[in-house]
Amino acid sequence: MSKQDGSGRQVSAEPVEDDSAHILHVDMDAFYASVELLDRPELAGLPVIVGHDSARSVVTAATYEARRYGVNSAMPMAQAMRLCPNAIVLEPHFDAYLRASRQVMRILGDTTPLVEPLSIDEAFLDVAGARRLLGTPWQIGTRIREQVFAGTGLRCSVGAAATKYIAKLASGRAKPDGLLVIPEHATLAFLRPQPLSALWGVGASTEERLRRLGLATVGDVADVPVEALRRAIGDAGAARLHDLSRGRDPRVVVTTREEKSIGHETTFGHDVTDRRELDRALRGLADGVGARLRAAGVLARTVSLKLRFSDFTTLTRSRTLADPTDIGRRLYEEARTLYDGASQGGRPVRLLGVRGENLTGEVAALGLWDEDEGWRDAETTVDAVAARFGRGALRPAALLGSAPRRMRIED
DNA sequence: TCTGGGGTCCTAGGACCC
DNA sequence: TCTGGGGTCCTAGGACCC
Repeated sequence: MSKQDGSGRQVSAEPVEDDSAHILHVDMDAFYASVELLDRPELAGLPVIVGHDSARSVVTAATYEARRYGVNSAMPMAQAMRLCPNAIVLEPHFDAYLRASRQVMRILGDTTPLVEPLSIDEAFLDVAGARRLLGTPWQIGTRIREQVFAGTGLRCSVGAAATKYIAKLASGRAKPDGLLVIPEHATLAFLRPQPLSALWGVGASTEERLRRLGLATVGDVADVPVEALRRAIGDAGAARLHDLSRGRDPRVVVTTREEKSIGHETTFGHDVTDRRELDRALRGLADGVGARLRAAGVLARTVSLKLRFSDFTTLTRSRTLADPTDIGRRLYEEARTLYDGASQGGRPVRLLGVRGENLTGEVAALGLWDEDEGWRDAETTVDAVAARFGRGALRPAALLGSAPRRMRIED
């Protein structure tokens, strides 16, 4: 099924004829750093770190050359520079990553319409229906890797398996620039020796609890009674790990998903006590959230404030509104009230965040869509629009987007 | 070592309703 | 009258993922 190549990385030996591995997980290699290198080809082969060059920042991405020094995403920049003093640090350019991501997703969409973007740099594909046209999962994975590189200059790794979880695990093992196919009959042999951290949803805290049960591998989790698992990590987590560890993952590839919340947060360069400075920041965050709510055509029913003090203790406060809103000013007023109730006498603040939750689409807009500002005019409910224009007016409007939350009706 | 910013999901207690 | 259980909503916190 697979072998180790010279670098110790797993790659599929020659084409695997197995249609059971119809779910592909495509994961870009060192995505942000690779996009930066497109503009700076002279840096290829060098340790490059993407991140802000400031005291409180963390590593956003690192090339494999930098990772060899122990540098990883989310590591404090200061620590990364100690580990790899020669690293070249580049400022992030999120617009460029978004553009590259769209290009990649378009290419994936040429293989099958069943593409589920998982984040900016990875996606699941269900290629069961593309089999006759495009060949085996191995052939399809190979073709995708070639097309992505030809179209963007970026490398990606692909895992193929019968389930999402195994496909994702496989792409991880194939990295960088690899392809690994796990036929269904080989799933358990591949899965059982993996470490606990390979389980989706197992981080440092859960891993420690599992270790206290005497477990060390995915196979150990599969063999332990689910009741013991439940006591250690709770009902939902236990059920999920029980299934995943046995290679069971019922999730299918879904192409649309509704956003559940929209928020912004910021960590100050220095801890802040000045009320006016906090107010300004709160207003900026709220305005940003409002703009994104309007652009998405949704309203927030709940506003939440996140507060982190200089000692890193963090709290959240939230309030559900009688009338949902997408207006920055309203979000700001709520956030300020929440802050007043939680500020603890002006303790120095390290981070402020504002988030709109409980999003609702029960609203239609009458009027103009503005490219920069989104929906602008007076709002009214879907029912009110239906009463005025008839139910029929809602249906064509709903076809404007894949998951419209607000509809465009023209007089 | 001194910890970003974007999110999702789960738990748990209390309020409230039937 | 001192006793129930299910369901849903709200709030707060925590773990996790990229």
